[in-house]
Amino acid sequence: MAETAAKQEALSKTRLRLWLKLLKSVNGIEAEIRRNLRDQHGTTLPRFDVMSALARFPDGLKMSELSTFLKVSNGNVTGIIDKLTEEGLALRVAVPGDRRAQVARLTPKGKAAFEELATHHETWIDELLDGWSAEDIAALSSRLDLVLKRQSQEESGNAK
Amino acid sequence: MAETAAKQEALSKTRLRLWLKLLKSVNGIEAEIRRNLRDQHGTTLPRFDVMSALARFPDGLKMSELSTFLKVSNGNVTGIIDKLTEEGLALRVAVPGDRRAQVARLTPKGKAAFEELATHHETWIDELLDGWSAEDIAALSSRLDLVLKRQSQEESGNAK
DNA sequence: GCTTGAAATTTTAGGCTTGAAATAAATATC
DNA sequence: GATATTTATTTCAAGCCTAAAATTTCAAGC
Repeated sequence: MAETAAKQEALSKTRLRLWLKLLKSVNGIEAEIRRNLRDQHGTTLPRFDVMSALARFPDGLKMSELSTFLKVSNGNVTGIIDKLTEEGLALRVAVPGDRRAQVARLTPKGKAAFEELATHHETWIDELLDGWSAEDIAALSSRLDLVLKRQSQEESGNAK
Repeated sequence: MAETAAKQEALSKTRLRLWLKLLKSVNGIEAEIRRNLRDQHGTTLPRFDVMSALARFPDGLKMSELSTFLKVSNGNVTGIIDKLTEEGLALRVAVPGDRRAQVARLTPKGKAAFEELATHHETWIDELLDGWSAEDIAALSSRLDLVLKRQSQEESGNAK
């Protein structure tokens, strides 16, 4: 029936409006986190992301594993680890048996710095999502799983 | 009671996990849109955003209005409008009575190009949010309003 | 043991973005 | 009406990011 097409059309517009709102919200939250990291801790979001990944893997991650995990380019990770290394927060460790590879790890100082950042980060998010109940979160989370599932399918589809 | 604090703590962790998932989802969608714009239309998201803003205001927007609206720096807008102008998609119009200001507008060619992009863009979003019902959207939308409200409050708070 | 292709990483060139400085014009104050 | 402040925009320097090229090492096949 004709109504079906009209409803689809309306739903499509509704989805578009939601996407724009979602983007605006997420960008706003991200901007505040970047501001907080810069103003309160003298660091940046990319560096926090790298430290966060390394904190999850105490044995370290190869440079390529790190870039895959964070979905950024290899060259990007090189530069960030360079900076963190200069500041004594991370270091590169040779991989026994493969002289091509190196594993990036947090130093104890880096680990401590990350713990400090992570605590504040969690607080910021908690405040920014003030008013979101466990039920709200569960509902959105399951919708996002749909999006993520589609994305992972696409990835495997794009793989050669 | 002690349980309350524990619950708050758990909720905070749950919110953090949601944020990470949300960020991953949104970044994934945005990455796909950038890919589509580049591969299928030879353009970029920032340019699409500018064209989109100009399409909404047929009488044009001052450069500073544009940067405020899009929440990017003045210099950034200058560069993007420069490029769009070179390609005949936008133009600068002098503002009568104020020789400092200029209004950026889409050319007819720019307007047509945007309509074409916008149609595809809506389709991409519709596919990416496949499975989201009107009810899902309404629920999330009202939660996002909380976030946006907080953000707009903060802005006015930061204003001198 | 050579050769070839694959893998891990770094380097490089170029685009995007920002914040700050520079420029130019309008407005307010005395 | 001269001076100072504010407003609008552009220019500039630096950082971040990517994709592609270059480098080094490994592994397989002959």
